[in-house]
Amino acid sequence: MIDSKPMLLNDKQKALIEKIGIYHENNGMQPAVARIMGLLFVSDQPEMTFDEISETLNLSKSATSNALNLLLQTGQIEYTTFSGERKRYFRLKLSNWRDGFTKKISQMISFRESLQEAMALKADKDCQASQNINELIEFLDFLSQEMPTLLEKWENRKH
Amino acid sequence: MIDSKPMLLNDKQKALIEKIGIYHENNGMQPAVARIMGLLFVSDQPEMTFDEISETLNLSKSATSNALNLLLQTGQIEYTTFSGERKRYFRLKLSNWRDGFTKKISQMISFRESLQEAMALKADKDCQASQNINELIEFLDFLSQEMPTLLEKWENRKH
DNA sequence: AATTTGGTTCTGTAAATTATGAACTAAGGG
DNA sequence: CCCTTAGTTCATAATTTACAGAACCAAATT
Repeated sequence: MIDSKPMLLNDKQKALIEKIGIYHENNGMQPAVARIMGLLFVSDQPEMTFDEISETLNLSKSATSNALNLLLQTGQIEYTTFSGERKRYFRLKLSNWRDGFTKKISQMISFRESLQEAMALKADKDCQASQNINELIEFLDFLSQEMPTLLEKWENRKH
Repeated sequence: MIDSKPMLLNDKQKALIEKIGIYHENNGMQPAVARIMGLLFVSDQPEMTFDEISETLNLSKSATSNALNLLLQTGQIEYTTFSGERKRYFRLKLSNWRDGFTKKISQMISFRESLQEAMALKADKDCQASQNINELIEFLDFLSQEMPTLLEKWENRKH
């Protein structure tokens, strides 16, 4: 693993990796993990090996290992191998983006239960504050009803 | 400000404040800020003063001050005052939840631009990887098209 | 004019996060 | 059997975050 070659990136590509990286950081990823996402989005090689990633981003092997395993676990990347080689070739698993969207929405909808609990504990269930919470609950109900329909519409429209 | 009375909370209320707090932490808020959100959701007083919040959550004045100002800035809470009093009475600004939802979605859609940039830099615009990115772009376009309609539908259904 | 109220701002620091480097392992090749 | 490859794991170093505490300030009160 000595001296494998990093991918050559021009300045625009580097800047875009950072931009996409920051986006993913803001969505809860740690920096190195987010940069790997950025790299895989920008890279002209759709698949990259452990070393290529590590060298291109100047990440230590341990950071690379942890980051890749985390991305594998959360289903954001996947890999193939080629017969006779031990190397893994990592690539984005973009199908998972829509799954991720769905998960994000349903996590949001799960907040509904906390709100319901809050309502149950309220002394005054008719005050303005309570009514506001109830309206929020209704909004979340609305979303959980409409989201499947929306995604279905997308699937139908795809072709 | 010596010895103002904290709000009395039972165990269920305390637990729920933590639960709602953790939800907000997962959405990027820092712990103290998230607990304040929890408290305001659970509290039987729909409005609470600086001290009440600080004492009830055992937060220092600086933490309380920073947290409240952050929540004010991001539009998640608001306050009223009463004539003759300098105290501010803080409450949730729940109208902002749907605004927040909209913002979250549009931030997601803004990722579309990064993807477009990525496509522009690609050497091979027809490979599978590029096609996957294009499909994601189309999905985000679909969302940005459908979201306003969806929210409109909600507004109409409200009464 | 001194004190109290209702905060804000400024360090300092404990704790959590994030990444590094070195040691280790397991599989395959010579 | 030793070496290389392709990583993983562990201890620890370096940041970063989040909060407390003290000093401070402006408006109202005594």
